[in-house]
Formats: sequence, structure tokens, C-alpha cells
Amino acid sequence: MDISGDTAFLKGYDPSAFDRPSVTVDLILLGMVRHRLSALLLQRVEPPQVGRWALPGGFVAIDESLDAAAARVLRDKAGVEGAHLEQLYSFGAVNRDPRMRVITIAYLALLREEQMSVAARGGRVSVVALEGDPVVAIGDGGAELPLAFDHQQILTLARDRLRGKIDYSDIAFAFLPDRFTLRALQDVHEAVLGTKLNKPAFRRRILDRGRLIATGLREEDASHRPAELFSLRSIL
Amino acid sequence: MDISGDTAFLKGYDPSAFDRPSVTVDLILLGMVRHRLSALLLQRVEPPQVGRWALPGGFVAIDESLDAAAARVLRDKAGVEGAHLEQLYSFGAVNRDPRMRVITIAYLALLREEQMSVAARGGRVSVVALEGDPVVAIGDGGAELPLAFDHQQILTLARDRLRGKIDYSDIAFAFLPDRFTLRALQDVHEAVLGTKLNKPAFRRRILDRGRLIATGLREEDASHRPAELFSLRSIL
DNA sequence: AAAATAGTGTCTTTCAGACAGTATACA
DNA sequence: TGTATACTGTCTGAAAGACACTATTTT
Repeated sequence: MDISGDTAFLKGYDPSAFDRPSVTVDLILLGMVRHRLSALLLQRVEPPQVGRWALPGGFVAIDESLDAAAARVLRDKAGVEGAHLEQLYSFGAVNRDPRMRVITIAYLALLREEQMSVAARGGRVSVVALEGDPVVAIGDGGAELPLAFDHQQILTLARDRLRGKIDYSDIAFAFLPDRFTLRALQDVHEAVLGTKLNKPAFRRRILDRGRLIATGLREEDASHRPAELFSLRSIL
Repeated sequence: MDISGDTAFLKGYDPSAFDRPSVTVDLILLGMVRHRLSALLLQRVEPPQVGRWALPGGFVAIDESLDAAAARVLRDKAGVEGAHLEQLYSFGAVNRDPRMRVITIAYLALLREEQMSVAARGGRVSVVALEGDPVVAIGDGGAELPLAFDHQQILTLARDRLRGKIDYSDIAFAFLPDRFTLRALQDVHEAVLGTKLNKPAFRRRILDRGRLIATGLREEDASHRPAELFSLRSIL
């Protein structure tokens, strides 16, 4: 037991030593597609795990913070800027990647509908619905897509984080445009939680929070009574 | 924008390249001392930041998972085994350590009273109370101790994580022995939240959850009516 | 007018805070 | 018997679920 000295930090460590893990960031790009919580994945074209679906990611540069690396990967690989980005968790099992020791810091990226479309305009890209526990990735045809590495675990944790935060944070609004209806907001909550919610109770709860501004405007293309558009008041 | 291929992963990366960050784990050792949420810190004896107080930490070995590295540091630097350990957050600002680029994965370690005593039996060790927002470290004499690096930020996040989880998780029990009184449990909640709680409401809320087993035993050394001892039912 | 969804009023249930009261130990 | 703390009963108020009702748009 040694708690007495500076060995708590870095002493005697050779910065050029070889036995150092690689560090990456992986992005969980989430959005609402047809009222379902969906993620954007890439299909692997080289071994290992050819054909399986993986999270976009990239190495953390030596002169780049973790947040900056995540923002760079989001911009370069998905063509998206200004999305909500938050660190999720770090994964460092020794054999999570068979090629080398890689520690990855996973980031949640919450995208609006048009950002999802932009990001999905790539090559071997798929937007999958996330369902079940642990989550599985459901492709367009309804089939389950196989996930690479430990990415099922990462996606499950991402979904669970959203569920835990949606009731007390502003994450739901990250999926929506600047002006939105209460119905659209409720759809987001229901998709994330995987349950139906009571409409009057939901309206009360959200409106009583005092964060929404009624714009007086109404949605345009409805084939029935149009709902009022609200916007989010920025933090007081 | 490149979202089409395997560049999402590791292609063309030279594992022996030099421009790689170091990776450490830092431990926030928390416990209850005199009914206050307290952390265990080490005083630095070498530059930089000599004299400031820092979290115990250590490098992640190449063949060691993050969780294993945290458990090893807990054992080797604090002499503690079997404590509740959970990953908190990863910190990777470029200049958080002036000596080199270090990414640290911070872990919460929740200790019972006797584990805190064991851990505190070192050299330049201090058990400090955490108060305020952001938290400051209050030493034995009531004076504020200066913190090293970004450790104030880490400690603040640790406290906030506890506050967020205490109402729906089992973390409070990690601070307590196997048998404990409801008063002791309420003391933990109050110390973490920094507020006083209503006693009847607290009892109802905890007991209605159905997780506590009344042992029929009572505390021993009270100079008044002794309270009943409860134990936690392991997960159903 | 019919259909569809927006939006509201209100009853009930649940649960936390408040507070006063009773119970039981030691001194 | 006094005092300190454990423990309980009950009132009140806040907030959510259920559900029926009204409102407003398009077809």
C-alpha cells in the first residue's frame, strides 16, 4: 500500500514508452425517424467484423480535447455541425478490438431531422431503429442488423442515458426544430421511453415548467385542426 | 465529409506512433465523516503544483481494463478492496496536466467508515469535507485546501453525480455497514444532498420501496431509545 | 356534416411535507 | 421522573393518470 507520496502521479513514467493504449472517440448519432428513436451506423468493409454495423469514430489527436475530437468526427464523418454533443461513457475492455488495445470515449450526438438526413447521405450507411433491452438495430426492412465489437453495449447505454435524462433535462428539444408542437415533443418522449403518455398530464407537466413560449403560430400542413407551435426559452 | 468507408476505424493507423495521449484513472474516494460527505486527497510533494491536494490515480496498463485499473489503484494506494466503484467521467483537456497530454478516466469509490479509516492511514493524506458549488475541500481545521489540476471540477461532478443518483439507486448503502439504522441512512442522504429531510416522509419513502429488511436487532451504544437495525435486501 | 386531432376541466389517486403525538431507552 | 430520540397517525397540498368534454381545422 502506497498512499504517501507523489507516486500518485506520473513519477518515473516514460512518455515515449510503447505500452500505451490508443484512444478514440465513438459517436452515437441519434435522431427521430418516423417517430422512432434511430441511430446512424456504418457497415464495415474490412476485417475484422466485415459486414457488421459500427459506430463512426476516430482517433483523439495529441493536441485535441475529447470534446473537440468528438466535434471533429461529427463534422468530418457526418457533415453535421451544431448538434447536441455530450460525453456518454468510456469503454476500455482489453479485447474490445482484436487489432490493438483501444480505449474509446463514447459521445452522444442528438440530431434534428434534417441533420439526420445529411448524415445519412453517405455510402454504406444505415439508419436503424433501436428497440429492446439490450437494444437491437432494426433496419429499414424490419430485419435486425448485426453490430460490431461492443457497440450493442454502447448503444444500450446510450438509450438508457436518454431515458434517464429526458424527464429533467432539455435533451428532447435537441431532436426538434426551433418551433415545434406539443404533440411532436410528446412523440419524442414516447419514442425514447418506449411507452405511451397521457396527453393532458404531459401538457400540464411541460407547460407548468415554464420553459416553453407559445408563438401564436400554427403548424401548416395538417389535414385537421393545426396545433400551436412552441419554442424553448433559453435558460433563465 | 467521409462517411462511406472503413476509415471510420483504425485504417492506416500505426500503433507504435508517438503522438498518443497517456491514459490514467483517478479515484474520488468518498465517505461519510462526522455526517459530512468527505473525500480523501493526497498532497503533492513534487512539481508541478507542490503542496496542492490531488486525487489518487495511476496509469492504465496495456493489458488491463479501465475497471481493473481503478480497482488496482484503490487496492494499492488506499489499501481498500470491495468498495463500490463506478466510472464517473473522462477528462481530456489538452493542458490539464502541464507535463504531458493525459486523459484520465475518473472513478467514484464509495467507502464505508472503516474503509475510510484504512485509506486515511497514509502519509500526506487528508480527509476533506466537500461543500459549496463548485465544491471546495474543507480540511480538519475548517480551512479550505487548494486543489491540484482540474480536480475541483472532477470533485464537483462527483458530488453532483451522487446527488442525482441517490434517490433512485443503492449508492447510499455503499457508505453504510451491513446493518444500519434509518437515521444513519437519512444522515447519508442529507449529507449528500446538503439539505435536511422530513423524517416521517423519508421513512415512508424508503420502507415503501420494499428493499429494507427489519432485523429485529437494535443499535447498542445509544444513550436514549435505540433504533432498529435494517439490512438491504439484495436485488430481487 | 363528418373526420380528425387540438386542447381543456375535473375527478381521483398517489405521495411528499408538516406537525403533533406516542413509545422506549438511559440517566 | 426527565430527557432524548425512535417511531406513528393524520392533515394538507402538489402533481399525475384517467376520461370525458369542447374547439377548430380540412375534406
